[in-house]
Amino acid sequence: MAHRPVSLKNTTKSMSRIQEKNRTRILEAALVEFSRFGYSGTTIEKISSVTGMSKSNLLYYFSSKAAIYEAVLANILDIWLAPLKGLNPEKDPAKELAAYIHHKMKMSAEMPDASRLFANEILQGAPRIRKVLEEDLKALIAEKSNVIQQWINQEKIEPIDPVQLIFTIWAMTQHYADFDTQIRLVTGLGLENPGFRISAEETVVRLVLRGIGLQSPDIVLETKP
Amino acid sequence: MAHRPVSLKNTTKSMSRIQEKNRTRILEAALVEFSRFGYSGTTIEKISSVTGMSKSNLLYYFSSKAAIYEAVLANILDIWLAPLKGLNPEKDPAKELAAYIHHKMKMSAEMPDASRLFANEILQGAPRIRKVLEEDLKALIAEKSNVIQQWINQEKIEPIDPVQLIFTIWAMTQHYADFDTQIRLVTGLGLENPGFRISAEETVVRLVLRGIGLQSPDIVLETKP
DNA sequence: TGAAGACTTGACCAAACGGTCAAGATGATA
DNA sequence: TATCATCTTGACCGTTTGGTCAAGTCTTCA
Repeated sequence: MAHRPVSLKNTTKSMSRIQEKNRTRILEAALVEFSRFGYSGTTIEKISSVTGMSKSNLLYYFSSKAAIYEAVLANILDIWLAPLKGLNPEKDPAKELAAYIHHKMKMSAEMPDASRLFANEILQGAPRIRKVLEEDLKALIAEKSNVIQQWINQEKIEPIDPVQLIFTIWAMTQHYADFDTQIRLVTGLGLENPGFRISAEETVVRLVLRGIGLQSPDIVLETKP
Repeated sequence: MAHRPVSLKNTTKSMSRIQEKNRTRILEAALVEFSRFGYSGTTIEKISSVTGMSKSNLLYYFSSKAAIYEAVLANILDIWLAPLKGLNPEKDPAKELAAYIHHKMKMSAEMPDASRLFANEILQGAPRIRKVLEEDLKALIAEKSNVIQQWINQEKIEPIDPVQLIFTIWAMTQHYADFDTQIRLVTGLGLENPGFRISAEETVVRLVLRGIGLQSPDIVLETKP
């Protein structure tokens, strides 16, 4: 299979109501399938049966299986990289990092499929998003490493390798989505459980902030109005 | 495909020299393929071509693709769970945890394929190792959580949820193997680089030990005689 | 050395899968 | 309601893939 690169552009031409509805239904179903079974383990037959439409109809909306996969991937990529962009050098490091971790944990809790799809793609050598990682992500990390380095220079936090710090935060937060099965088999709980989620987030925030010589603020879980 | 459970037993009946040699060659090649492309993305044709033997011959040694996969998985499972077993409640927490992290990082550096295969299996819902995780792993974690809890009770370390602590250590150490592609695309480096490896291990040890109120000991990389 | 068992292979098969196509059903619009 | 574009489908096709089988080659050992 050819590995056409994925860009972040969302070519949203004018679509009919039906087209828009069906495309999103397909992409939603595809995300679930791809994230669980990987690219090869997913059949377009299965995706179409989940959406309730025929295989032929699905291929009316997307020209190929690869096209669906790439559309799903492009859809989640910018969402996935967004949280890090928010890191603000002007504000308090403890609050900024805690907020970042909170954001990532929220994504692991609410979009575990997206996290798993991303993990799957990376595990396989990132054949489709290589370019994006190499350019956009690399630049983003360089920029945010700089933010952390500024905090170090201003002696707001203790010296640490900023890149390693970012990687460890990713590792811990995404682990709760990607290894959800293992965690659930061992503890019987997952992030959908408020107590477990608080405990998990507290642990991550604590390790990170203590690691750079700061104190953990109290954690506040989202409260819906 | 049927998901027959995998046990840890290694049914090593008496095998001829040829049989032993070929079986291990197959398992080695299969690990590389499965870890990179997943179960569905791997073909027995490809495995056999890597080993240099015919597909038919491969099926002489293993009755099916699933049998190969299960054999590979069973082979790495006990190796994978071994490090945690070493955690000794009698010894110094800082040294024990640092040694544990060192062991896990070493495995990520030297057996990234095994780590990725394991990650792949969990991502897909652990259909084959569900039983092992549910029983052996659960018991192991319960036991080692107890060790950590003892340290807390003896006020050798600060209070923390022991299970969360274990998960975060796994998350960080395995991340360097599973997300090696991403790390390499962004930094140009991987764990095979001594400087990067030291920096990574230092960061993980630091976050963990500081997180429970301890100081990091100096890290010593393995030196070969 | 020769026979029995272990090993190896190419030809072959059936099922699964991605994708095409022509024809029919449905919706929008005047 | 008539017309045209959009949408939907089942039948079909070629390829890939896991697995079988009969026949041949190589090892081992009495």
